[in-house]
Amino acid sequence: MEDVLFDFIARYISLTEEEKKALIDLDLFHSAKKGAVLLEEGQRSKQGYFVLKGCIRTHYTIEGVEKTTAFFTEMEGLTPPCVLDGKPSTYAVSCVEDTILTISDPSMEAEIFQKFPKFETMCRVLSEELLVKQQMDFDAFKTSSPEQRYLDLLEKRPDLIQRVPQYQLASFLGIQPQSLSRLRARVVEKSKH
Amino acid sequence: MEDVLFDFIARYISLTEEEKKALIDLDLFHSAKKGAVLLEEGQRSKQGYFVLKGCIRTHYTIEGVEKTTAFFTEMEGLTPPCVLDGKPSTYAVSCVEDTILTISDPSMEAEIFQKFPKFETMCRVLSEELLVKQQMDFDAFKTSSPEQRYLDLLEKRPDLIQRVPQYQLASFLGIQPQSLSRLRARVVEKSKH
DNA sequence: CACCCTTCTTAACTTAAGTGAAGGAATTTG
DNA sequence: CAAATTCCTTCACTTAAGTTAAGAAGGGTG
Repeated sequence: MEDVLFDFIARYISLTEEEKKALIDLDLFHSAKKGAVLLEEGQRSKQGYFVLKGCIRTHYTIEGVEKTTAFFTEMEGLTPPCVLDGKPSTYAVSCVEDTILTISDPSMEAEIFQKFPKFETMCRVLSEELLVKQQMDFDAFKTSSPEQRYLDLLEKRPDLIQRVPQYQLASFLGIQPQSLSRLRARVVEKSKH
Repeated sequence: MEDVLFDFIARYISLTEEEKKALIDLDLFHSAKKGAVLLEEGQRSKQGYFVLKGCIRTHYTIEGVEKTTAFFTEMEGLTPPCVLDGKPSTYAVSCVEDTILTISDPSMEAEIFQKFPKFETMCRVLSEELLVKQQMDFDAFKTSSPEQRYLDLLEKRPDLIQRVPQYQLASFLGIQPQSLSRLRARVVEKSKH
């Protein structure tokens, strides 16, 4: 499983054996079962997650109803706000599938950045890229209808539609599960024509 | 105007006079008039922007209609996707007000990162913070109605509602200008009762 | 294999946003 | 200061999402 991470890192920087060993020694690798909760609402955690295989999601409980806002699959990472601001987490993180992931915290990052500065460069580049990507996703969300957002998802992340329950997809798309169900029926009807 | 930037940086790292001078020597500081276009749709620019005073926005032209998706005011920065991917820009950037800002490019960053590594640490921390903040904004957008989003904006960014035209605010909130107008009338009516 | 619980679909009704059009501020410009 | 343009509001109508409820389908467990 380590190799999956190292292959990903190799896209950005090249690692010596020494550096790989330092990473492995941090004991980053974990696995979790489908449904397992990695972070609960209200918890003050310092853990960041990076998915190697599987899928995790962030979800809120709003007026008693669960709302899923984001999914993270292979080679995607998440740092919850509580890691940076120290406040109780506003959302929960749990596994959509059996998942293998790395779990790290700021002290582990500080240690590795200090030993190998190029790691920090990689993390800067990564988070700049993510920021830009997310801004584009947000823009696309704002400028399109639920139906268009669903069609875009069908095209760009067909896997998500397969691996995630509809009611989680619905709130991810910013609508109610019933609306997603109706919307899909509408789309099928149109494509029949 | 330099001092505004240095005060901001001082929140993250402390600068020597030498470092301040290196920054000033990069010739970062610019001013632009209200309405000025900093980046046009389709352009391949390598410029990033950081607002010291004033306001800029990103906007798309979709089926002939302008859609504003984001505003950047004092101490907020924007790196357009084209800077990272080299493709023609999908959106335009222009000034909502007369604006003083820094304009930089990757080569300037590389130069300063090389001379003073702590700048890179600051940029990493900044973009990690921004990423987290934006994820929360996106989550809030997905989980609330246009009316709730407007009320949240009233509370968290009352200045934006003052300084930005309604039709730009509307698409920022993900709705049509007419809907924002109606929604505001509804809110006023409710608060009267 | 049968039961249970979760998830998905359908339907009828309500509410709010989209659309097209027109008129009224407000701001800019000659 | 008047004309022009841009921006905002209102209205009537259409379309789609929210809501409430009920039942069907699917998966997991004893």
